[in-house]
Amino acid sequence: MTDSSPTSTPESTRVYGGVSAEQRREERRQRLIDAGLQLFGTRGVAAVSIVDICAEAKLIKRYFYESFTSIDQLAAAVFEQVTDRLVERVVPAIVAGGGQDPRPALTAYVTGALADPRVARLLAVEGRTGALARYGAGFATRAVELWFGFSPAVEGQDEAGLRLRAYAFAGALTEIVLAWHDGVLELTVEQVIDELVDIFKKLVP
Amino acid sequence: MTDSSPTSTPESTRVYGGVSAEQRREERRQRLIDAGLQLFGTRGVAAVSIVDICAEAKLIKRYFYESFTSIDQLAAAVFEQVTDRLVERVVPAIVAGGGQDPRPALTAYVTGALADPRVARLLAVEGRTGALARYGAGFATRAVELWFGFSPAVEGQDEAGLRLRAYAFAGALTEIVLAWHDGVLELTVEQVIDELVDIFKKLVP
DNA sequence: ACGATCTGATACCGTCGAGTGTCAAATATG
DNA sequence: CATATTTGACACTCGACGGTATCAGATCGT
Repeated sequence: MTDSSPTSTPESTRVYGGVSAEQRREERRQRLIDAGLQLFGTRGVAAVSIVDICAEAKLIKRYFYESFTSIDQLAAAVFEQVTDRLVERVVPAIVAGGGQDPRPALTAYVTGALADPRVARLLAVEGRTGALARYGAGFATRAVELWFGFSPAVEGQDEAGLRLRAYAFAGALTEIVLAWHDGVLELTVEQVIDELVDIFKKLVP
Repeated sequence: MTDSSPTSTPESTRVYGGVSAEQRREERRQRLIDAGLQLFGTRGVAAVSIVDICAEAKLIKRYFYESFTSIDQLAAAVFEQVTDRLVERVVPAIVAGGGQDPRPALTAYVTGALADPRVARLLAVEGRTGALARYGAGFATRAVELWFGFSPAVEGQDEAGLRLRAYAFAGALTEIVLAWHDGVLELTVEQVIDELVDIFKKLVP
């Protein structure tokens, strides 16, 4: 049975253009994710088609289906990558704060999310709609729960009330970032962070 | 020129089924808006077609175009009606609070928005996407600005900081309402309102 | 150089929704 | 009753998109 390869897909196993098959597939996948961030973060997930993604990524449809099966799956991958990168920045900052000082974490989050309006929109708005809704009520909520996971457990305290405060702060954080990008807040990043630190301390005593 | 009516649209001017032409058109329009609230508030605006609306409203397509020209226009009408009704409830409550006590206004808002999850989703999530985005960054923001319009002007104070606090509270309010509907907050309406009053007083000193 | 395979452009088909038109039944008017 | 209008059910065209296939040119392995 030397002829173990029937007339099926070539499977992509050869070096091409100097890069391996695996690398090429990964690069294409990343270009699709980049295109997704660009289009999802500006037009919104619902207003983007597979053809749009391919045009933005300068790839043909075949390579979309090479890595994803639907727009929603791509959106999930984009969301996941964006959140992962943010977590990579925020977690060390939380550790730096030692579960006491919220400033490092808030600085990391704000500079990470404020820097790119596409990321902000993806996290705050698109994260609640369609197939992304399964990822939980926005990223800010997860970030706050992350914080609570690192902060010392408060014994016997008002659990439900504490949880409500967490959601409150998450919502405040999200709304402020969106307002900032809308240009209605005439404050520097430092001033915004100062206010956030103050709000955090007031909300989570 | 007695023959002033060419072979155009019948224009609907006759009594039918006991109701006037004007009333019939208004009833159909309202049924479309009701269908819009139901479908937009559950599936989201982007996932609803004109055919869906007509099926839900039990009307044929002709009558959709009688009152609206696109899904987005219907969504705007639904959004407008929902916000108008909420304003009708909240404004008297603000007046009742005399610009000092936020409790009446918060009670009116929460019972008005918490009562119907479709309204909550429409205001908090759908209000930021697609054609609804032009209505401003969610209804909560407008509600807070409404509050500030009624509250006594604070002379020479940190305008930008105050504005940031308003957005912060609006975001907190929105997030809490959404979390409530998701069932993750095991609190009574009264407890939620108590917390909101407390948060408001802390955020807007 | 030659065959295998990788890539890009394009064509093709089926489906779905927007928007318009047709026709018969129901109802009002004279 | 006879005619005009209103209404509902349905058919139709057109374009966009999802998904698949075809084909020529580029690149690699031998």
